[in-house]
Amino acid sequence: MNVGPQGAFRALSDPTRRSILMLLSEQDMSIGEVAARFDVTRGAIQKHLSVLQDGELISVRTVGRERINHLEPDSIRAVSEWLGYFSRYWDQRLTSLKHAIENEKEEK
Amino acid sequence: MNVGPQGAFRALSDPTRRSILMLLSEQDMSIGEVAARFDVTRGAIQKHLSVLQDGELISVRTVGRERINHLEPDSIRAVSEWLGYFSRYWDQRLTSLKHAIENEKEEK
DNA sequence: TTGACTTGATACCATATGGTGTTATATTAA
DNA sequence: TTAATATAACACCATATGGTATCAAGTCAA
Repeated sequence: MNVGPQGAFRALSDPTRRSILMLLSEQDMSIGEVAARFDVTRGAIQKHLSVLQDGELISVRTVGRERINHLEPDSIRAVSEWLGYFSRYWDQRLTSLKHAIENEKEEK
Repeated sequence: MNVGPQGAFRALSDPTRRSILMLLSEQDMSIGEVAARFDVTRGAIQKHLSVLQDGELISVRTVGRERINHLEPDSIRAVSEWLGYFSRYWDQRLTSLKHAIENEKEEK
């Protein structure tokens, strides 16, 4: 059974990491720049960025002594597409709702 | 910053739990029925189902001595919609790809 | 009623995780 | 060269997590 991209799911499970992704969707940032926006230490942010990199949600390039983190939305999209597996269920629910409304009308 | 439905993200981070969700998308099942499809003990499955319930990805109803687990796709949909935050980025990438292809044509 | 079945609850274990602090290395600028 | 900066690499800690085993309790059927 295909249960989707594990690394990406794991990376997305932490709220700080999701917050980092939102930051990186605005602009590329060095580790220090990301860390400056959180209350935790740079070391902690460094670990989060490693997890995001493992899940291929970001890529990193070295510029001088800085490491620039860049959003890679492909894996996020893969997660989104995996979740689409359940979309048929949503449609089903909407259909049920539609029927319920129609039946209500008929009763009037 | 809104970082999405934490409980649902956490529940989705484990491959066994995602596998359980896929099973439940086919039909409602008791704890024992779910456990029979995995190599781990019923206790472990019970814990997974609790996490899924905490994340509101499933609902549970008691029928006699059995507890029937039922998929609740609303939270999954909430996750999907949160990921949609990044969809603009996908479009951007597709636009870049489109431009690249067009430039390639012009070079020919 | 009695025994089999399904689940709940608890205690316990090993490992993963998020976090800190320190030290070392590499790069930049004065 | 030297001092400041940015990051890497560890060691370490507390807690969370996934898993097991065991036992108690509710439920069903003979």
